[in-house]
Amino acid sequence: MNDETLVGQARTVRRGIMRLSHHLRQRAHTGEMSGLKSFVLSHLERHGPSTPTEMANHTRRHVQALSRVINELDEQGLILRETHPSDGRQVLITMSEAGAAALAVEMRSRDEFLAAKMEQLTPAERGLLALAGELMERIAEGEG
Amino acid sequence: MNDETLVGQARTVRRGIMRLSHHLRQRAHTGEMSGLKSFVLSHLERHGPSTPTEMANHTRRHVQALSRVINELDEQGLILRETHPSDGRQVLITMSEAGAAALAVEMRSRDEFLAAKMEQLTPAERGLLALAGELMERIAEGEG
DNA sequence: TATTGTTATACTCTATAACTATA
DNA sequence: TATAGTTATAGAGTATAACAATA
Repeated sequence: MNDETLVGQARTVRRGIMRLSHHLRQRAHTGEMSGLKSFVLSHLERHGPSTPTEMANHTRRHVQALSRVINELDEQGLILRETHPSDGRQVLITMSEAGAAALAVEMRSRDEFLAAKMEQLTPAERGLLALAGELMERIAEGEG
Repeated sequence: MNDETLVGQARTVRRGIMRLSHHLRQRAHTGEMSGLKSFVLSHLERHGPSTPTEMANHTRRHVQALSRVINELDEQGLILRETHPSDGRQVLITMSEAGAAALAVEMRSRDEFLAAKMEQLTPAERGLLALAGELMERIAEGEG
């Protein structure tokens, strides 16, 4: 594989990702939950109770930004805060039932938006795109 | 195709897109050009001289936001402004040579970031991802 | 000293509204 | 009156720095 060929493939992928993700961010939400809030709740759903630092490291956000939205999620009753039993510096964030319900509504809205877009494709193309989704997630999680 | 299957595929795709696009936005840039500026220059590269309203409609941004970055791009010498010959209300934006050069550097940086990520994949997987890139662009451009 | 979390602040992008100039 | 573009302003996200409390 020629390096230039690889960069050319990357360019094609980047264009598709940037354009489609812009639509997802702008138009696929319910309007009731900001992007960063849904990121926090998604993390809690996938990884269980977590500290702000753990979430910041995993999502490549800053603890400072999370600290603010965690305050708001707390006021909305979508999360619970507990002090760590053995380390008084740490705060353990847990999702409440209301938080899980709000997250489900939000994610459903985004998925239905994208599903409507995908109806333009053939079944084979949709299957290819789903496989690509797994690949994108895999390389996003990677170290580099 | 069951509707729930489609939504499930959409969920897989959404997760991959949102995670990878976050990395691209956060870490794949040179640090010398903001996201919206590169969007404006990209549009000019692909579509030639355009008015702010045309760019706003095509990229689903607000003219007000474009007006601000167009001011800054103008001060940086990356674009040129011309008044429309037959309609004094319109302003035609053209990319300067410096703008084209700055855009090339920026896009190269992003593509190399993504290319490095894609090196984790097999050649077949990279080919699949490139095909998916074209599909994502196609459904992003669609009406819905 | 180092780590965890918080508050403060600046810049960017999104979104709405108000304004000017031209058609 | 309608359209094109601008300026003003508020909310959300990213980033750096400074701080308090705990280890």
